[in-house]
Amino acid sequence: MGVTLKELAASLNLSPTTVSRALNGYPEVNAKTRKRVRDAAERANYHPNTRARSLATGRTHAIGHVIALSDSHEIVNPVFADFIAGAGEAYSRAGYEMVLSMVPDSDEAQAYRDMIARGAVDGMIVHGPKLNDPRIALLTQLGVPFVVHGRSSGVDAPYSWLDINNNRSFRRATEFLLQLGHRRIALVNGLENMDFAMRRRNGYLQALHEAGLTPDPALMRQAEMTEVFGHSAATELMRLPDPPTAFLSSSMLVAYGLRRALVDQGCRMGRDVSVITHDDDLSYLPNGRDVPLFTATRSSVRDAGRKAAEMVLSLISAPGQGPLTCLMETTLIVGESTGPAPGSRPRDTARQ
Amino acid sequence: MGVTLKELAASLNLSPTTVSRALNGYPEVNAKTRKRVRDAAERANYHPNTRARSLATGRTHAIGHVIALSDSHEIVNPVFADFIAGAGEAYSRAGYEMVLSMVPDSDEAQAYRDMIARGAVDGMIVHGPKLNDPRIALLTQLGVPFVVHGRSSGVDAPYSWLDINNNRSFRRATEFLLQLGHRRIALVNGLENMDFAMRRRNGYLQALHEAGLTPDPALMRQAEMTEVFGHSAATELMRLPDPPTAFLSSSMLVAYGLRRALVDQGCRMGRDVSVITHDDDLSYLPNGRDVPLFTATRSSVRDAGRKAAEMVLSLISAPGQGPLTCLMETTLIVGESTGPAPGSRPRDTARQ
DNA sequence: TTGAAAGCGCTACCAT
DNA sequence: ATGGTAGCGCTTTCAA
Repeated sequence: MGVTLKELAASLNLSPTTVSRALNGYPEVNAKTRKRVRDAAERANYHPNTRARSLATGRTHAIGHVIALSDSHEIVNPVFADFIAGAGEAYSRAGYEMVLSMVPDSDEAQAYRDMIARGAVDGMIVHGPKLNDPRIALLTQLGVPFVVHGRSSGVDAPYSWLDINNNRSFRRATEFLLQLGHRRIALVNGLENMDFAMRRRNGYLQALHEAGLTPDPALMRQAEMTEVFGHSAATELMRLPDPPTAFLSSSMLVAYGLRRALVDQGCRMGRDVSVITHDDDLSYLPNGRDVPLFTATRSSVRDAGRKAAEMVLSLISAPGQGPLTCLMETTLIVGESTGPAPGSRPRDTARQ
Repeated sequence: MGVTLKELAASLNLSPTTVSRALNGYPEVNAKTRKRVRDAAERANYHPNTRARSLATGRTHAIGHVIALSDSHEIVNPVFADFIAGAGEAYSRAGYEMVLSMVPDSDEAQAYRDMIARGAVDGMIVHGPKLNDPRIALLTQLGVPFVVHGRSSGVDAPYSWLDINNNRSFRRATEFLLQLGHRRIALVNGLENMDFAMRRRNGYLQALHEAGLTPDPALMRQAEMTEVFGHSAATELMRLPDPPTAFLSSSMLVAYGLRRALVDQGCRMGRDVSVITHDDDLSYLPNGRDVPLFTATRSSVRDAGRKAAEMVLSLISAPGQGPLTCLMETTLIVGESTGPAPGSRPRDTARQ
């Protein structure tokens, strides 16, 4: 492969020790020698062997991400890719590598154990936390620095996390639709054993509750967040005797399927029906018709990935600090023409 | 971290040598001893340290993927995530790790060099090849086993690749639309310095040519494959004096933006206008209205990732073999009600 | 300011 | 069938 330290040292008539020190910025090395070494290293395209270095130092300069494959929506979800892109960016800036492990979700816990036991990573990011997620206790017990993307309700012990304020996001979106006069608002959610989905539902319920409305279970759906689900959910919901006039969607893919179903049924977006979705950015639409609110845009997800990566790196370099947390607020963007047009469809109440 | 081989050996009153041999399935070890060792390893949750092992063997059991970040559509593209998922699956089955490196695309070549020079990977997958892509010569020269996802026109030296038959795919899609009577077919393509995009355009042009039609440059668009692009392209194309009656899209995200724009302008999918897109799977639609053809579905992309991974692994384990290649054909799925309805919009010709 | 040598955890060669 | 030992490429005491 590449040149080794020993070879480089020999070519310079220096000891490996000195060369190592020169390259790693140790102060005791002569400025002249250092320059000589640096130049030679550059010319020879010398890069220290990661494996050897980490064997010697005990640090791998790698962060692990485990993806459970049966959560097929997880990896397929474009939002996931954005998060990974952001994290990867932060890693490479810091000279870290990202190790991705895709496993059948039955092997998930073992995948975490393995990565650690084999000394493959210095830290980990936990994706898609569920309620009471056992991975948090596992990693804590193993003593690995880690950051959860999301939180896990039911886990009491402290841990580091970065999350979007899902509750607030959906509460606000619901309030907004209520203000527009909507009374039948459908919630097309992710699986509610996922922590984020539960928080979103709670936000939705809270808003309804505060408006003195009783939630209709028929309007609440949950499943893996795919276009297929969005499509079938919308189709079925519109067949109800008293169909919803607005939809809250948990994912851009769901929203795509959902809008498609609505359109095929002749609904006009933003007139006959309103759709608000999380994790999407339709700001290019001329007047934000059915997207009065972006609860999180693509680029904010990338920011989240970057931020989460920086958090693990920080935990690694300064092990003393307590758990780090970061709650990201979402952005409200209201287009010009938002609710359904008056009278375009029977409605419980007049709009403001 | 975990237990070491030495510790395990000590606890068994055996030499590290024997334990290593027992665990690695060397034949000369006593069956009884082997069982004893295996059990103890299991109990202690022993996993050999990857770094130490690869230092000793010279093999890392890792495959590298470099993603150039300014190609923002590349990672954001859900299809990319599917490919990675498929590859990751194959890796973990084979006991390999996936190392992902996200770099600003100015550093791309160096990122490849680095990964190799630092001995971080045994092989690589090259993503998003452009015309005459220099990475192929680079990796060949470095002597690393690698597989290209796609091909690079202009590169003469042989190399291993896996590609979808983009030319044929788009030729067939175009022919199909021509048969339906369409004469003005828009091509909403990826950037044409990307090899796949050029092949798709060629397929489109060939079909037009064979039908005796002259391509209209005004109907051909290329840009990064985002919804934003799809939306603006469709909007602008529909403003033409003689707008297209059908669209060929290179990506599901583009198609989403594109359909959205069409719908907002009052077009009815599959009646006023037809849309065919690559890399999407809308088979859940009731009658496949505007999706008569899937040139590649999500799951086929995952298969491609799996297959590409298996190819690199094979190159690594059997270095002798010549370049491996794999051309995947796409699937034609025609829905019940495909072209625009007769007379719904001015048309050059009657439909069949 | 520089170098020699030990050792990180493992495999592989050479003995026994 | 089992063990001793060298060495993978690097960092890091300890000496000079």
